[in-house]
Amino acid sequence: MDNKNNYDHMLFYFAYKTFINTADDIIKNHGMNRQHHRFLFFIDQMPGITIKDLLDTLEISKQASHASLKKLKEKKLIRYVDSDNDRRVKHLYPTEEGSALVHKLNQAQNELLQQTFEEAGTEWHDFMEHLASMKSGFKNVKSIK
Amino acid sequence: MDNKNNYDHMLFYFAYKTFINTADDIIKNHGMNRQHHRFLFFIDQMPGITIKDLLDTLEISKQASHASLKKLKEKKLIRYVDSDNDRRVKHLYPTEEGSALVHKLNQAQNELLQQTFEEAGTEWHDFMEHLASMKSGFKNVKSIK
DNA sequence: AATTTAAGTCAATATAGTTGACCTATTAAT
DNA sequence: ATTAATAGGTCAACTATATTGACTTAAATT
Repeated sequence: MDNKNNYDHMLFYFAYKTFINTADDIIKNHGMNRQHHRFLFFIDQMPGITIKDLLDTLEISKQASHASLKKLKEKKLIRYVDSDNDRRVKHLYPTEEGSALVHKLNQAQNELLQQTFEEAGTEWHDFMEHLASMKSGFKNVKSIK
Repeated sequence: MDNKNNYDHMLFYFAYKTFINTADDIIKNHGMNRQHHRFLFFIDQMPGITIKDLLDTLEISKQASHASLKKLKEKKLIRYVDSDNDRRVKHLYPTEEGSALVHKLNQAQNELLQQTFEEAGTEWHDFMEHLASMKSGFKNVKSIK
């Protein structure tokens, strides 16, 4: 059972890789990177979130976010709205274009997860193994199950 | 249901973060990093794997692995064994110390997964949500479920 | 009035990778 | 027998995604 758990480690590793790479490829084709997607995703899901709360949520530093948020703003994919009650605070919203883009970017991941549910069911092991199997490196690993 | 799938994105993001950070903290205390753990983990799981197969499995370049493998060898956590049939090839094995270390490193992750199974069951959503909830940022996200 | 908070920005550093180039040794192909 | 390809090792330059520290401005809190 110790060995079974170690297999779970690899399921997690490869399944997550499948999941994340599915978006990476598409993001790249749209001239953006994983971080832009992540910010845009969270801002779209939590419209009106403050910069501080976004950084707390993602557990990254202000400095690490700076360039990407600036670029998203310049590309008019997000907009900053000053808070009424606290004028230090800025709320982040996706623009129409930003929302459209992130929905397009999410679609491949949505389809991946939906298809996995349909083909592998909702049991954690089955679900993760199905995702992991899409990574070529995983074939080397199956034997040790 | 589009929204439900977007919630899954975040489950995956935060659950994986919980999983990986659980090991990171301990690795750091042992003077190693995530990459060392990963190499040591795979070599321990697939003793005798060649360098090429290891790199193919992890989908990284020879150059990216170089420093870490060298350090693992120098620290006597892994050893290189020349192949009998093909003298170009080297097989990687964990040493006793290497195996002991990686088992110790894995233990926290094993316990995390085991406890999650016990407390949340084997349904993908429940399992992942349980893991994700351990990240403080996730509380901001729950409301949009 | 002093302190704290939110946000913006600069610089230096770390890490985890990438590609390209070049080398040795060995094996496989023609 | 010569040429190709493969496995491995190493150097250099580069990219990205982060970090911490320091400093600024403006506004809110104590």
